[in-house]
Amino acid sequence: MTATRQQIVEAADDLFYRQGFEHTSFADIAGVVNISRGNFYHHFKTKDDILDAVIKTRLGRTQQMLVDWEEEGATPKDRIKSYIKILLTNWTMIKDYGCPVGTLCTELAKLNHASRDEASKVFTLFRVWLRNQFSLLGHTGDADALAMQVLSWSQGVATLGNAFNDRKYAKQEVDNMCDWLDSLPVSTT
Amino acid sequence: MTATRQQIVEAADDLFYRQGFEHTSFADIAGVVNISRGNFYHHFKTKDDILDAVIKTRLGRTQQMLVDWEEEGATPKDRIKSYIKILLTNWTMIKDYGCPVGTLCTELAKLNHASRDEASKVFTLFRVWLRNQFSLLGHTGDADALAMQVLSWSQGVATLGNAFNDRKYAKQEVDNMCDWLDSLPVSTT
DNA sequence: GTCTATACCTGGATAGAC
DNA sequence: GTCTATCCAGGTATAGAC
Repeated sequence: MTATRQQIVEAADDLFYRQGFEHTSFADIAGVVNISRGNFYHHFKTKDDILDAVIKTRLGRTQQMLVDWEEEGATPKDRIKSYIKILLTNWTMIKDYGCPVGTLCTELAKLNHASRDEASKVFTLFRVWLRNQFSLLGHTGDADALAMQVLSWSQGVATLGNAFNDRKYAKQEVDNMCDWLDSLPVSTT
Repeated sequence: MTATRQQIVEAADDLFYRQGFEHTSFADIAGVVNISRGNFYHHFKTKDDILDAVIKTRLGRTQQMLVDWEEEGATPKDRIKSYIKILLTNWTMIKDYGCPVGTLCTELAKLNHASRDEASKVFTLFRVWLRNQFSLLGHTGDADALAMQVLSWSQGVATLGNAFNDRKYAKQEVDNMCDWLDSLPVSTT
């Protein structure tokens, strides 16, 4: 992986999030990286190839973040709260551009894009990780359902917080989610 | 409003939902309505004007749907369930294209489009209507918070149900929402 | 590995005949 | 009110010099 190639992926990663995949042109990316448009094709055959590279880095970055949370959080509930709180940590971006995972998935769904399933794997990373945390809390039977509940709750807050540009609401919902989590029964077998 | 103009709006409404606003071209709409591209400009000055007309019809249609639910549902809880159940009623569309309201809002947010706020008014219609239903249940203080909770919950289920193409999950969450609603305290003063 | 030049297409939008 | 013809900007992608 050359430095230029990496710069392209980083710029595309950011622009695909803020502007959307289709709305982002080679000229946009070239403007950030300071290369000519023709130079892209030495590194990537098509725009779709750039998208695949972006999704790959997002998968890797997410995986690393989950590992970090695993090390930082003393208890499973602490770790799950690390996830919940990204709504506020990344609020300045979310209020303008929504959730990076959800918005890419819905865009690719409408485009009926070949990488649609690949993009949803970021959700799967969170889902499996959350499921593990709930399993550690003793929720062996409903761990996956709880994981999906946390995922969808935060996703909904991201979408509506974005639509209404309402940080207070987002803050309130984060508190509600944490309270809900704290009140969950824990079996320490 | 001429018949042609109405046909354009109807076709655009459908295509903006299924393909996204920006991805839909005049040629796409013209193909459905069977008119020439040049003919658009007799009815609309710009593509943005078509979007505004589409949003207007969606606002009107939503308003009408809420009136219908008001008449059909015997109790506020029944009416709120009418809202919750559209996730399953429209599932065949949602699994492929997501929630029409949420996906348009996030797309326009990324485009930083002038009609962004106008699009989010569809959410507001649901919000105010749900708030009224919860008020009727005696939840005077937290009616709006409850309305937002129902909105975000369903929105999250739409996004994740779409990403994973999982109807069983959507069905399960609809049941959960209905159970949650049934267990809500009601004060009949 | 990076550039310029360019091909080729599709997008929204306009002009003017009918 | 609808059409054809056309403009022009911008998109992806290619060719080939350096």
